[in-house]
Amino acid sequence: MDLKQIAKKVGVSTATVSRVLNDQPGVSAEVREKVLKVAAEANYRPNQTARSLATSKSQTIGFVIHKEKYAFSDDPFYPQILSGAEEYLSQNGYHVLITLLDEKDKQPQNLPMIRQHLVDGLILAGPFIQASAVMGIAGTKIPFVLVDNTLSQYPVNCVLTDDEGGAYSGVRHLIEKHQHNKIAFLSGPQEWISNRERLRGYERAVQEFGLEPRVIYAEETTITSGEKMIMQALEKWSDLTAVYGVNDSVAIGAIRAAAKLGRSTPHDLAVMGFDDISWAAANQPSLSTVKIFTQRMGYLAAQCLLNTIQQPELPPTKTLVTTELVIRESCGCQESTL
Amino acid sequence: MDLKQIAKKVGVSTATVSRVLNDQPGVSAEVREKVLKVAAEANYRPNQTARSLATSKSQTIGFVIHKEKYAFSDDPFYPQILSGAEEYLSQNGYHVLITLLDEKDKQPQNLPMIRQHLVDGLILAGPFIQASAVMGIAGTKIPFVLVDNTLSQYPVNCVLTDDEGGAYSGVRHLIEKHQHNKIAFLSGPQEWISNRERLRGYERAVQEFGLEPRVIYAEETTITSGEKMIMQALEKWSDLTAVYGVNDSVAIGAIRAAAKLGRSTPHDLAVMGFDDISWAAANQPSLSTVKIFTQRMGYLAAQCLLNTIQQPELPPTKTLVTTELVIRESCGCQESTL
DNA sequence: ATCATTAACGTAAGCGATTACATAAAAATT
DNA sequence: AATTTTTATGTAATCGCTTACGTTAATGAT
Repeated sequence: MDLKQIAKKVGVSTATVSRVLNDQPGVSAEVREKVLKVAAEANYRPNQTARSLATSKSQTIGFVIHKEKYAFSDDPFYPQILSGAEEYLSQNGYHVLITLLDEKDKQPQNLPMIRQHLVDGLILAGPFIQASAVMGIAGTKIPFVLVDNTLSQYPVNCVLTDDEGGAYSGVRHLIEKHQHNKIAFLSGPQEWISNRERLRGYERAVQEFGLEPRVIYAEETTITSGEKMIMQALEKWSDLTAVYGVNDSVAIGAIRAAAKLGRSTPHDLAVMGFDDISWAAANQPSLSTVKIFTQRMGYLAAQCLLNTIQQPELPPTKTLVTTELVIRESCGCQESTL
Repeated sequence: MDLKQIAKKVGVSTATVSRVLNDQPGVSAEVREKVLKVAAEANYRPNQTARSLATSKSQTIGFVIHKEKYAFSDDPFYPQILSGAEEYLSQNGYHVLITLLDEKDKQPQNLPMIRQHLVDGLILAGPFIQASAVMGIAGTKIPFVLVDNTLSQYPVNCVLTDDEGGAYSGVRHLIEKHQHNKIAFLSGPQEWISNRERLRGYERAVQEFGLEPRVIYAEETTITSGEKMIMQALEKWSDLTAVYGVNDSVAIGAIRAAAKLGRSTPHDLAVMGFDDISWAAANQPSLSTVKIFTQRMGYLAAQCLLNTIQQPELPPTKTLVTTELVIRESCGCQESTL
């Protein structure tokens, strides 16, 4: 059932039917009503492909994400971002086309979905997309927004977690609420903005209270890496009473390794993490951490993208999503249930 | 840059260019080469939208999945299925359009992506899609394949894990390798096929070795639910020496609650799970389990779907993906590293 | 009453490909 | 050499919609 058949049934031209269906002026109330009625009876839905061809708008957004990080992490971070984005987009009549980037896909600006004019805009999720690739996409003039990533040289639409503020509030909690003054920070790869920002938040808190900064670096942010880092930290600073992990996995690793060394959490060593992955609550002791609103990030990214599609003249926006302190056992606030 | 411009540049008709680009016969070698050269120089890519309109084929597959299960589970099961599917599809020139189903989306056959003729086929992932909804989609005549789900009344394309065989081999391992003969099964909601099949596998193993079946039921398959079930089980059967969890979360919960009751794993209680989620290896003690090849399931589903799109006359296929026994500490095979 | 506006439609030309059909030239057959 | 078959290519319709422009009738202004 197509436009032409609806038009014939009503006894008007396809142009008129099209106007009605697109809520455009220039159609009398009676005709409008009649068209609507016939279309509803026929259960008619316009063919989006034909529409796209005619308007050069696909009503589709491309979601690009690194395959490994998306599917093989124990934290559904990117799936949740996708979920939030999909929610806003589908509510606004858009579809979502997904592309998972391999290591070998070095040139996202050549992605089939872009070259084939299949998308009106792009959501690029994760800090794994190189700046040069982002610039390449910017060069195609297709609207886009970065999630959990940004460009330092150049203003772009981006949605980020307030990592700095989150880490600051977590460290501050350890200082103010629990009177810790020997707090180490177990860090991660510095090329990812989140890790850098969290470190900055730690440094600000430590500096504000006149404490000595104690930072351990690593190339990974896994449980194993957390175990290694806490062992280094305790060797270096035997008087350590608290530790802040750059993410929950690191913090959980720290708790474990410390326990093996005879330091139990929270009694001998207070620990806090970042992210609030589902295992933070399940860990023993449960992990105090800083919660990220992942789904909301995706939602806001989608919103930002549709805004710039509708009003391309607007300057790029940088959105910071605030975090939330989640207090459990590992910082010492609650007694262990064990 | 479109077909017409390429045609003009080469000095042939658009029909000829189209033939060359679609590898169709009826073009001389010289002309073919020339067209290819000009197209390459112009960095030309056909407009998929126009192609779709002309051929009624979108080269796009819809991936439908329940939002909650997809994004808010601690196990990236469905993201990995999507990843596997995307891999096969993108390798074969297809795009992936994703729709996350809400509780309220009761009628997937009315999804915009279907009604707007945006997809050539559908991958429906998860047992959360009701049989009636699947029948509704079957009624639209659009090719589809179910993943981690099937229909009992009606043959359909589906890809499933060999849950029965996996559970059987796990239980058998407990019996043969560790001489357990009092093994409980901590189950889950029976409306999901995986849970039913795993229970069947347990029952087959138990029956084969002449043991008494001991099954606990629950409405959830979480850590908490595992904790509750093991407590019920130990109360009911105080001589229990081993327990099989319907999935890893349940198994981990069982280990924890048993520990609190003074039964340590694997010494006092051997435990095995199913799935091999990332926390199975990280758990203390590490969890012996049955590994599912999620990504492969997605890959095979995509393959199955493209097969039926290309040869619609073929009868539906049911694909069982085998599992793999992953032996760690919790069954008693390895000494605890603690 | 006459002329200028405006509103309500229709006509038809796109959008960028594919493809059935026509045609001309080349190759094969007799 | 004439005829048939095959091959290479072009012409033009088509996919289902949007939209610039043209037309007619109704409304308003003078």
